[in-house]
Amino acid sequence: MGEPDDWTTYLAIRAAWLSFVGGCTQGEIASRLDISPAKVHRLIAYAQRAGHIRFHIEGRPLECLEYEETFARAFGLNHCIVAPDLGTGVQDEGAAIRSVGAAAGNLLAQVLASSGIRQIGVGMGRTLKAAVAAMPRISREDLSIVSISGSLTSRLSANPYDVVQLLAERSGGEGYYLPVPYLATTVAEKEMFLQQPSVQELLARARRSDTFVVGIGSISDDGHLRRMNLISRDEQRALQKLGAVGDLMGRFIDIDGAAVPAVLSEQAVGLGFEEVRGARVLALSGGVSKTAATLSALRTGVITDLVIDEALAKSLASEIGAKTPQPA
Amino acid sequence: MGEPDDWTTYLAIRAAWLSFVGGCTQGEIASRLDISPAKVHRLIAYAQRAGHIRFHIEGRPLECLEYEETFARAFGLNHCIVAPDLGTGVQDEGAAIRSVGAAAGNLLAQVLASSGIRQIGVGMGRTLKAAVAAMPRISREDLSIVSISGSLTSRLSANPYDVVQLLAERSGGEGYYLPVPYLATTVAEKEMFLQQPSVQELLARARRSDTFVVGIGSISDDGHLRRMNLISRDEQRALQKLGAVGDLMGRFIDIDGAAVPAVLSEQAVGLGFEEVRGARVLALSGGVSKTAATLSALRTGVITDLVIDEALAKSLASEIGAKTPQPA
DNA sequence: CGCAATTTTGAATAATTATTCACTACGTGC
DNA sequence: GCACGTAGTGAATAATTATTCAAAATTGCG
Repeated sequence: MGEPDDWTTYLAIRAAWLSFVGGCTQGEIASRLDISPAKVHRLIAYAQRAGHIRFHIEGRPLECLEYEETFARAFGLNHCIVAPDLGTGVQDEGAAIRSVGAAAGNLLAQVLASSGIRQIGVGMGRTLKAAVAAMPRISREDLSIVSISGSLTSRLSANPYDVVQLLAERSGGEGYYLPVPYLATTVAEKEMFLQQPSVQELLARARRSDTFVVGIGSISDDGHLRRMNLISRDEQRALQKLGAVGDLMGRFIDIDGAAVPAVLSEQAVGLGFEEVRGARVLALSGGVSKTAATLSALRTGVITDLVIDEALAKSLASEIGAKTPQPA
Repeated sequence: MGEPDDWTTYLAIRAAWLSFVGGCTQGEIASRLDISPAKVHRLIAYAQRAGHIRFHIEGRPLECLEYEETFARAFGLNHCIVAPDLGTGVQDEGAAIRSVGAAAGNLLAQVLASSGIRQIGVGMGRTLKAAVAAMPRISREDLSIVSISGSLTSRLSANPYDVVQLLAERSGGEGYYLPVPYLATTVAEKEMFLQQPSVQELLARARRSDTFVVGIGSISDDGHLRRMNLISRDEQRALQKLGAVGDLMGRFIDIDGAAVPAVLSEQAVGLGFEEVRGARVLALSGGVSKTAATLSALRTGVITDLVIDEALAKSLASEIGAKTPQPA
């Protein structure tokens, strides 16, 4: 399937307007645009895939709102959003990310569109990427978007989940990308990176952000770190032995939110907790597999706003002994 | 059909998430929520009708963008949006309003969410109402929304197209409603209204707005003024005899954008052109029947931003002798 | 220029969504 | 307490949307 040309795209967008705003049937659109109904369907499907069409559902199910209340209180959060469960089966990781992405995307748009914010620092991860992808386009040409951590893999290949570029494109702002690994292979290597004037400059810039958006990672086999091979199997084991259950901004933390004394934490190239503490820190997390990691991240006290999915919320609630809403 | 209770609403919203964000079929949702497929459909239909689901299509067809360029140049506009034609038949008035509303709603949200704006002055009309209805909910508790004109009929009955209240509700801001007619029945009556301290206060407040949003009205039989019986058949004839083709903020203007010397213009209770000139003035207009009115309104020079529909754009373009894009 | 591989197309068909309709449950007035 | 009207329900059906498939068009390549 090749890239559609401009003409196809614009036809698709016209079809989308007729369908979604105009409420026409595909048959009506077909005769109006003088193409076959099958093509109309294909055009609309293309427009959806390409992200030209955006749904926003105002409000969330009651249970989600109850969880939000619970966590906002329990952890002193400014905002908490619990995105509805979309799971079609057991442990549907993709569904959690989609849901959190959709909810966080809208929050992000509101945060960025609102006055005052001039620069945002962003981390990395699938969920973050999904949120930015779900964010409506806004117009903030004066906004700076800065990496607060490295995001290359250890082999320095380009990271497919890079968020800065996409967010810059969506907001019209300027992106500043930190071209270093998430974790250096040694402390010495990290120091080497930090001595680069360009890296120093970017980190200095990152510290001046008004707001930060970060993902929460787990140390488990299905976590981002292992999947992308950012840490080895042995490193994972070692971290787990030290009690690490979560990864926040490249720092490894135990269930109480305390940093574990792992050398790997020293190898993170990017901002540390103390450099973001006090600012608005929006954290995203999706999937029950991140229960422990999310709990530990919340307990660090640096997170001020949280977006999670319903399944994770349920799991978290039972973990902290909060009552869970009766199921639908 | 009675008002659905909260439980129904929340079920509907959960169904909507599953359907639109989760991509589930109604059958899947039915078994998941343990209700019949028919009920799932009803829930989703309800959520749509109630405006809980919002579509946003990013971008517009090529022809629209070309028109936008043309008008932005021709009239020195800051922004111009041409909303795609959704007409299912000839002269589909409702379609034009829906399309302009959807496009303007998103623009409005962006304008209001952006920094700097503390107060917005709004006019009245169906198109304006549709735009606000299509606007996503934003959070601007510090925003003031003020009527810049009366919006009651001459018999002081409430206007069903009132915009202030809806916009206040959507934005979380505070609405200030001017409880006077759009047009007083005599100049003396207008003076009487203007002597009310509360009216003076509201108008003083209105003048302090950063931004104004107004509709453009025609003098024809199917125009808002006649439909709502804000002007009589005789008044309409008299205005037309004086060359009036449009109504902007209760002022009647000829095809060159000059105010016609009608006493009726003196009876408008609200801000005049000179009180908004220089500020950002966003005008909305939809339907080919408003061609002359829109052209005259643009020629007053007070409009800085325009949202119209494609059919009107085409008609306007041929009126001013601009080239029109080849049809799809 | 011709042939093969790939993509695109629209008719046919399958799947899904929307509507109808008969029926039930519930509240209301008598 | 009973008849009546109303609103809500799900099975059945109609309408629409999505997919399949064979044919046509286009592209790439010798």
